[in-house]
Amino acid sequence: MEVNAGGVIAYISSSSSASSPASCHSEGSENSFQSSFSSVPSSPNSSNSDTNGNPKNGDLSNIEGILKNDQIDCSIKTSKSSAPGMTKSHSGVTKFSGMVLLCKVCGDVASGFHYGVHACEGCKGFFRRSIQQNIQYKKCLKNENCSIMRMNRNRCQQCRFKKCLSVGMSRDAVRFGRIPKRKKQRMLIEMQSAMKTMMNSQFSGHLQNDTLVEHHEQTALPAQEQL
Amino acid sequence: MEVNAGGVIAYISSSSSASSPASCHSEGSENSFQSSFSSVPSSPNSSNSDTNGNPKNGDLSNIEGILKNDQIDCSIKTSKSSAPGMTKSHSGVTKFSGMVLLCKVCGDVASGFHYGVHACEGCKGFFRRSIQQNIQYKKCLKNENCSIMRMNRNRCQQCRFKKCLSVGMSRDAVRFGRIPKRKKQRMLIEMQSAMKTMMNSQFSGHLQNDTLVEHHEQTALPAQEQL
DNA sequence: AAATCAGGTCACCAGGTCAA
DNA sequence: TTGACCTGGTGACCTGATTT
Repeated sequence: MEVNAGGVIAYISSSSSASSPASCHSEGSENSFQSSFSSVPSSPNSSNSDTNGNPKNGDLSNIEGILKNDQIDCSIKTSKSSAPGMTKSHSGVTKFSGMVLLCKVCGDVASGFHYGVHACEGCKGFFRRSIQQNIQYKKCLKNENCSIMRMNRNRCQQCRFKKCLSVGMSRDAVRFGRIPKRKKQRMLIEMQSAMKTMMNSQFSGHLQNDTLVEHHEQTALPAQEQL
Repeated sequence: MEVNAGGVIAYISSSSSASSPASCHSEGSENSFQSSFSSVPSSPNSSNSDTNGNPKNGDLSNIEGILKNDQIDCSIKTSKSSAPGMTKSHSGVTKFSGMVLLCKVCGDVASGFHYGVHACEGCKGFFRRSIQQNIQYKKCLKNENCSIMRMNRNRCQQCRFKKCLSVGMSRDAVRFGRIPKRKKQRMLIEMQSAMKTMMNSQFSGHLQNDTLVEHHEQTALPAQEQL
């Protein structure tokens, strides 16, 4: 977990590793978030968290929707209406109420909701190429459970692709069009409560501007945006 | 068909998949459901009230209309009047006596009666763009009979457009203004009998709130974000 | 006036590109 | 191969028109 101060909320889940394959994805329904975020870190610590984390729940997974609406700070703000909270910078960074969303696969800054999960341009492109060409990657040289992070995401393609699937990336989970207001709203609320929880439990004190939502692992929550 | 519980009534028609081209559709103008619904779920439950309360009631007076009035829960409820029975959420979901109507093209939740058939915002927009710009889509990469469902409706434009036409979408089928009482009544009656049938035959027991009326394929009802 | 839909808008994303 | 950018859609909402 990171919750670092900078204002990043991270999907907190745990570790990652590879194990859980896919499974997920149900899409269909959506539900959106599982239930809630309950778990958010409250206590941090724990470090542990299970392994993979999957928490299902807990996490902020949901945030999703939220994320994108508004604009971003940086560049342009074209927005007009936009809901409160969400923004996307023109650079592609997705923020929600000042919080930067992270790629569920590698933890880098997410550029949007791709193939059903918040992902960075790199993982988006990697996943696209993988499914388009139905590439069979070389077997992992280690234990097939390499941790995938921004810095080392290109070291093991097999594990990266596996991670993509485990966090729920799927062609079936694609969402087009703008994010429904209700969804955004819902996310915002969830996010806020998650933040609150975090703040209380952790550092009480400092948060700066942006918060990062990471996630990691979390396995897949299916994606759905649902609204 | 599925009739799944959730309260969805599906247009039950045939199979869909690819083969049957048109077939259905009668619509032309109004009528909306083909003939039958036979299978609709059943009773709703009562309890329900669905979300909003719409009472189902019986009145026939309104059916079609019925569908759209209610509103959804979430956000706003703009509604005001509404006849008993039909409601539309403000989100655009069309409901009839607690039943959610589905898009005849892809099975997603319908936002209304567009170009002669109940359709979702996505298929409505897709069809509009197709005819306005007279777009010639790229040839289907498969057999030109892709099944069109919410999850994969964006995979093959040619087949999606074909499906739109086969279920009866047409610029000439446009209906403006409020739904005539007689029509609503007619719909209500059909719907009720369909429901009755379903209830008897199928699950008797559980239904939740809304019923979905799908149509074709059904298959997919899945996800939807519903509301 | 109220109900409903065609169209327009524009937030957002899949995919294609191409320098690195 | 990767991933930052760009382009062509997609679809949630909104507005104006139409009908009862």
